[in-house]
Amino acid sequence: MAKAKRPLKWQRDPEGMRLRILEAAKQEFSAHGLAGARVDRIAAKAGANKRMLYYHVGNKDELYLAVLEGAYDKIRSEERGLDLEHLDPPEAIRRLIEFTWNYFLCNPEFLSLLQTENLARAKHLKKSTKVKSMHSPFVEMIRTVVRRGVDSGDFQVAVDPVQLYISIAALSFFYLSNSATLSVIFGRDLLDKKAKDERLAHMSGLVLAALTGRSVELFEIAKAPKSRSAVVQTV
Amino acid sequence: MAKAKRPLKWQRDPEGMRLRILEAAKQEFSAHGLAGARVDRIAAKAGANKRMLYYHVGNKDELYLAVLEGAYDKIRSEERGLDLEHLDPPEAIRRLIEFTWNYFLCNPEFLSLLQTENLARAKHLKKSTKVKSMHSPFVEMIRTVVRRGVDSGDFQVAVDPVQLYISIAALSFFYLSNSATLSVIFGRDLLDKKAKDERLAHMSGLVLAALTGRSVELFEIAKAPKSRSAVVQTV
DNA sequence: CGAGAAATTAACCCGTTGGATAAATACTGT
DNA sequence: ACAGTATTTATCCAACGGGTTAATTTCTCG
Repeated sequence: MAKAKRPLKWQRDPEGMRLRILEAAKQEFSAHGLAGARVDRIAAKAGANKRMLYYHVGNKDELYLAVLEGAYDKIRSEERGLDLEHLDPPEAIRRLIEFTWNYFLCNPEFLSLLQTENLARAKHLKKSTKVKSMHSPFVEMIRTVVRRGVDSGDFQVAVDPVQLYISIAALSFFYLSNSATLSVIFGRDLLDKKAKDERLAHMSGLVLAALTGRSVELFEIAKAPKSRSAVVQTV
Repeated sequence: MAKAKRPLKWQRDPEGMRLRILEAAKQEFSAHGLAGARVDRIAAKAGANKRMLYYHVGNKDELYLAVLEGAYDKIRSEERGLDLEHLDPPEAIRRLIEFTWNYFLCNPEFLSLLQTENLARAKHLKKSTKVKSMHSPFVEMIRTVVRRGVDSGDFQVAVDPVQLYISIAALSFFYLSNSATLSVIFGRDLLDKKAKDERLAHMSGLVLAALTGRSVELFEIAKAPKSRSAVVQTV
């Protein structure tokens, strides 16, 4: 009822239409996966006639790929906006972890889309020259930061930047993308405020302790106030 | 052609039939997700008439839930078979990481099923009293091992066992479940032998370094031979 | 052996869904 | 103003896909 659409007279708006279609498609594909997504729902959500999808983007698969490319484009763009090279190495890594965590937290559709694409064994991504050319600036950033950290003595060990990049992503990604099943298994909500704060502290503590070798102060809840045994985390 | 099925005369085999159905369903759901799975394909793969699915298990959703419960049942069972409590703490953690890694590696359908279920926000799992009652023995195991490690001085810090459990799972899970897209992004096969060996070494090194504070020897490639700078990993 | 129950097959049903065709309407440049 | 093109709407449809109905075969046990 609130839908109120009176296409008695309509206007042209190709760019806007395309954007609305892609946004609606992102929602639909991330909520239902590729096979579960419904072309008609995308059209409805975009306030468009179904034909418009094919006219402006293409068939279901092409639409999906366009959404996926858009998602990678967005994260790469935000990654480039981050300047961590001038920070001291431990702080740079901490910021990197926080950025990753927050990005995933604020962009759950990105997680869903990646899950969906991996379920499809990256079948679509492989066809995208666009995405293949979008390299994350983080790998090189990590490489130089680790090198600096080792030189300065902050870090004990030179770790492969690709491995570290994957590990940092993994710690956030898995927690968030699997929060639904994990919450059921553990019988507690992993997404409430307290749990999320603890998770971020744990991840930062784990990675920084591994790199610096000085665990104790790092494993505390970030900026932990209160009277809490200095070493023991929420057991 | 090789399908050769002659149901001219057939035999009864309810238990066998049920097993074949569940196995075929596991394959289908993990390969295509819930929405992408085809009931007819499951029947065909099971060498059964479609009607049999409904007769022995139930509709598509019930079939899916049965598969999911079976998957959890299997991993819990293998987890219970592991006895790590008597090992010294660092070795226990290392073994735990190796078990997790190998289990995921050998049971890719489990990863896919979890991904699918999380895409559905654990909608089905929530309805399963069976799964909810299947607690992993690892959380308590980690709790006692960490306690022992702290007491013995092996570990620098008492970490929340749930967080550690999730982190260990995360490091393996993400790498494997997202290997398809990551391989495209990095332009190299993350699943070849060398890459997998390096990943396991990295994960063990990361977690044990964080816990013990002694990174150097732990970050080497496991049992690394050859002439390789002792500290630098595959940069 | 034979009747009733259990297991399996064969065939059909019907709403859904991705995609296509054709007609209508809104712009744009001349 | 108007011809031509770009954009949008209105309908249609054939294949698909989950689920069902009914008949058929096999087994069990008295």
